Amino acid sequence: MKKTRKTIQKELIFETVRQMKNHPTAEQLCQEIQKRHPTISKATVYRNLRQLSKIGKIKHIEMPDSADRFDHFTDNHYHIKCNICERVFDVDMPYFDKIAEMIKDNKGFKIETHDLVFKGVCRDCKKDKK
Amino acid sequence: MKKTRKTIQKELIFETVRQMKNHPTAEQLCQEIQKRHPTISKATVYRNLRQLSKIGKIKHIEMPDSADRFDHFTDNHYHIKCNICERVFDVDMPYFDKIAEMIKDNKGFKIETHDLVFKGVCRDCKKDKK
DNA sequence: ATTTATGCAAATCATTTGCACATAG
DNA sequence: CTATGTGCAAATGATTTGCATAAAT
Repeated sequence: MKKTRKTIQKELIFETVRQMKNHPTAEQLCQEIQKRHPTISKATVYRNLRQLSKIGKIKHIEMPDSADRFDHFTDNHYHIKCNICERVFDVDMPYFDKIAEMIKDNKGFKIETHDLVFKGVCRDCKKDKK
Repeated sequence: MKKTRKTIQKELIFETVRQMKNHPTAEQLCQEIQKRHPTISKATVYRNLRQLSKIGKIKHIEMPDSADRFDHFTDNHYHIKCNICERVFDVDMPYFDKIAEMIKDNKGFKIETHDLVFKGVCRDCKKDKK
């Protein structure tokens, strides 16, 4: 297994994920980082996000219908996305280990992970509608 | 609201979703339909799949990391995808209405839907590994 | 006759990859 | 020195869209 190196880019990407607590997309992270380090490329951002989530330093949130998000908070938890403003929020639902156990019969399937994303309308957007 | 028309393409697409019970992708459906109706275009398939799922005649399964799937079975249910062979199966988990209720505090969020996809290794692929 | 649908190609969006060059170990 | 990382642009994969034409009501 190849070993990973410490680079300015990687440090910056990790730090930016820690600072942006709004579940940013790769694109949003890239734009934010480019304010301080204008030459960083999208490819580098994607590559490092992948690597950082593989080693568990950040969390990769796979969104079903839009760009994936990244999270500084790496404990198991779920998310809810507002269909109007597209923002993603954490959800207080401490049943991560319970969910897979709810399956009645998994036909010999070895379950490794599960992705659960809620969707709806956030409080702010409910207000705006009126 | 505009009204929808009956076309040979739409009928074929709906019928093919009913017949292919393996949660096909739009691409797979398109290829299958082209055996009988070679001139059908991918765009027509996508457009009709969208329309048919909007009116509830088929189910659109949004996959987090790969092409979406389509399902003839429209009742609320969940899916599990094998990371090896990429096949998608139904999961016996009759708690659809329970899941959203498990959220402790949704901060004024109006939950409309939720997507839950399990991932792992299916029985066949477990066997093949040995 | 009017409006929705089709087929094609081009566009879009998110992400990945090839490659030459740079740099960390 | 050598393997990993970077930046760029091009490639990929899934899906959508513009447009002229066709078909349904």
